[in-house]
Formats: sequence, structure tokens, C-alpha cells
Amino acid sequence: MGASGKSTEDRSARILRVAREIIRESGGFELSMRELAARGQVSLRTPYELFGSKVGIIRALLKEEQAIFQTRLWPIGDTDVFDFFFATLTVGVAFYAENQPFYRALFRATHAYSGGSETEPGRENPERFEAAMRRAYRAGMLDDDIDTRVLSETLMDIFAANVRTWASSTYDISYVEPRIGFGWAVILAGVAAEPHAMRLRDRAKRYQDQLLDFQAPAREVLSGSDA
Amino acid sequence: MGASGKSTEDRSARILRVAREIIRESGGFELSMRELAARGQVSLRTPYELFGSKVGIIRALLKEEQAIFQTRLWPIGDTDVFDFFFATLTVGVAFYAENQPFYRALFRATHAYSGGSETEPGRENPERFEAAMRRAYRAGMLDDDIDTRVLSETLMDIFAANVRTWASSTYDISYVEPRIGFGWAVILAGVAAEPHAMRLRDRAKRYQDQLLDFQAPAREVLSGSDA
DNA sequence: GTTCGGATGATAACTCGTTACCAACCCTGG
DNA sequence: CCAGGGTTGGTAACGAGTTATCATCCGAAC
Repeated sequence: MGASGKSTEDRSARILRVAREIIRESGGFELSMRELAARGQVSLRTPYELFGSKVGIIRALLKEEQAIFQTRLWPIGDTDVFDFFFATLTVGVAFYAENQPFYRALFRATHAYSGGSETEPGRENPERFEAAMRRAYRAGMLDDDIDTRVLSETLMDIFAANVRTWASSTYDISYVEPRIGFGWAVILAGVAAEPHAMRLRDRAKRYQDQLLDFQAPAREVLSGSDA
Repeated sequence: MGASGKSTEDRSARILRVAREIIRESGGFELSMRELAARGQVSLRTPYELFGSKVGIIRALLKEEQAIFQTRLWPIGDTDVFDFFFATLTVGVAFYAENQPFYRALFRATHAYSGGSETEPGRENPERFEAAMRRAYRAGMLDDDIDTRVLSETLMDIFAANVRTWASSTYDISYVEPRIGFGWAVILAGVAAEPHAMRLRDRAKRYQDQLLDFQAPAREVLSGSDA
């Protein structure tokens, strides 16, 4: 039938392109499979054949984005390991901010059990993160008794919790980086050797000041009865 | 019509009781509104009249449970503030473990936008938590520059992230308490004054040992190529 | 060239949460 | 006692994701 008689790759690519359009148009609030099929000039069954489910489609979109994310992460120098973490944070939050519609759609489409750890924000590529942590450990920058894996998991927990809350649009994107940064800095300060611990505490205070600047105006508007 | 001609309280209680049964029977995996109405001998519209939505029903169930939770939290002495936090953690995780079906059902029924902060685990009663944090601050146990509110939020982020992951059944309940405890202890160690900081670091190591004990057998089974 | 199998289109169907509609009911005010 | 208004039952409907069904069509094997 004319335009629809193409190969599998064409149909996959077309479905992903149309899904991208619909998600962007709706801000991530809706992605109807019927609309997707209609605008993609395919049958309703075809997206399920190719991607399994609606979550599969969104995951495929995220996978494409994450390739871009990796290229953006590469140029970050890791001479100072702790600085590397926070530079990663800045790039990561910016990346998620750009893809807010996709993450909204992902969390919205993800029933509690259909999504494994791949749908958890920040868990796309934990290897490099843990590798940096191990390097800091070997360089004597961390407490000898600490396990780098457990520590990395804790940092990623904070990241995931905040990105998830933000994607549910409970609070503004501006809060995300300082909130995560504060948690990361305080945690690392708790296990870092001394010249680094003080720098991390300073960094935590800077993030905290950012957060308090956000909250201060709102409090004035509401009421000043919070002595 | 016989058994269904009762008062509003009877119908509310009956709906909640039947909902409780269905959720328990399915382990939290399903709660069909049609089945609820049928088994509750009530029209499909009535649960919506009384509770607004499916999430409203699950929230009502959780609210009943939280009354029990509070009675369990009261006897905890708070002579040592940091010990109070971790005692709260133990009681809280046990509480969530008992209510796993409800949290599964809650997360499953909650679209990303229908649930506010009340559906976030650990956010039911943040007042007492923050009050304890302020007490620690006034007692000089915390860094002078720290904001107790920001710090409390970070601790609750870790709590929420782990409970959410657990309720999605990605990992076992045994991991939850040590994972949260490790994060909390390291964070507090990062901002606590010195006699307390060391104790908190010890506590963090104890939690970490628990986690490593869990992981060690699994690694042996898989492969030992992780030098 | 024919035939067979897998993929696709088109459509209907199923379950879900939620809402709408209308008749029947109960409770209250007069 | 009766009228009215709010509440409930019963059912249908809407839109969602997902699956099933059947005809069709494309490509490869014989």
C-alpha cells in the first residue's frame, strides 16, 4: 500500500520517530498506541511485534539518547576523582532535563513490575562510576574499610530518587542538581580522607545555599512565622 | 436488597475489608475495581463516591496501618538522637515489610501524576524526624553550617528510593535496612561532631558487612573472576 | 510458476480505571 | 403522609494497553 510497504528497519525507525514526535508534542503526558499506529502508518499489532510493549518503545528511545549521553560524558577529565563525580552530575542532570518528556512517559507507562533496573534513572552505565570510585579508593582518598560498590549504590539511590521525583513534576528541575549534589558531597565527606573531606564539606554547603536561596522567597510570600 | 441495605459506614468498611482481602490474596499484584464492587455487594460507582479513586482506597488502607505504625514508634526513647534515627529505621522497615502488598498495589495503581508526596514512602510523618534532627543540631552534635531540613530530605530520599525499589520486588527485603542504614550512617558521619562521627562510621561498617555477607555467597556461585 | 510460511494489515475483543445516565431507593422537611 | 433531594444500583460507555483472529501479501524454496 504505497508508503507503508517498507522493510522492518524502516518500520521500526518510523515507529520510533513518530513516538518521539507524539511524546514531545504532549510533553510526555500521553502516548497512545492507537495514535502511534495510525500516524506511523502501521497496524496496531506491529509496535508490539517489534518492541514487545509500550515500555519497550520508550526504552528503545532512551537507549538512543543514552548513546548521546555517553559521548557527552567522555570528554570529562577525571584527574580529580571527586570533581569527576560532580561534573558527571552536572552533565547527567542536564541530560535528563532535556529528556524530561521521555522520562515522564517512561514512568507513566511503567507499571511497578514491568520495568527492571534499566528503567531506573542513573543506572544506565554504573561501570564507569564504580571504576572512578575504586580509583579514589586505591589512591587513598577514601576510608580503608569502605566498600566502593556499596558506596556507589548509595550515591545512585540519591540520584534515582531525585530524578524520579522530578520526572513526576513534584518539584522544579533547578532543585535536582543541588539536592543530589548535597547528598553526594555529604556522603563522600563522611568517608573521604581529610584534605578531601573538608573540600567536600565546602561543596555541600554551596549546594545547600543554593537550595536555601530557592526556598527563602517562597517562605516570605507564605508567612514568616517560622522562628 | 437484603445484605446490601446498610449505612455509609458499613459500606465503606465493607469495601475496605474486601479490598484488603483481594490485595492480600493476590500479593498486591492486582485489585480490580469490578471485582471489588462485586465482592463488596456494591455498585461500581460506590467506591468512587466514597474514596474518589482506586488510589484513594489504597491510601485509606495505608492510613489505617499508619495508626498502628505510630503506636509502634512511640515507645522508642530518644535520649540519643542518632540511635533514635536507626531505631526508627528498624521499626519502619519492619512496618513496610508487613505492608508490602499494599505498597505494591499502591505503586502499581499510582500513575506518575495522580500521587503526591503522600504516596512516597517515608514521607507520612516527617515532622518528628525533622524535630529530632533539630534537637541534634541544637545539642551541638551536627556541623554548625548544616540545614536540618535539607539534611532530613536527603535521608528520606534514601529511604524512599530503597522502599520503592523493594516494593517493585527488585531485591529482597533483607537488603533494605542495611542499605538505608549504611547511607544514613555515612551521611550523618559526614556532618556529625567528632565523638559521634566515629560511632556513626562504625555503624556504617556494620551495615556494610551485612550487605557484603549477602553478596558473598551469590558471587561464589556465579564466578570468581572478580579480582 | 506454484506453493508454503512468516510477517503485516485490519479489525474485534478483552480487561482495566473511570465516568455518565437513569431508575429506584432512603431520609428529611413540610 | 407526602414531596423532594441526595444516594445508590445497574448498566453502558469511553479510552487505555494488550491480545486474538483472519485475510492478505511478500519472499523464498521446490
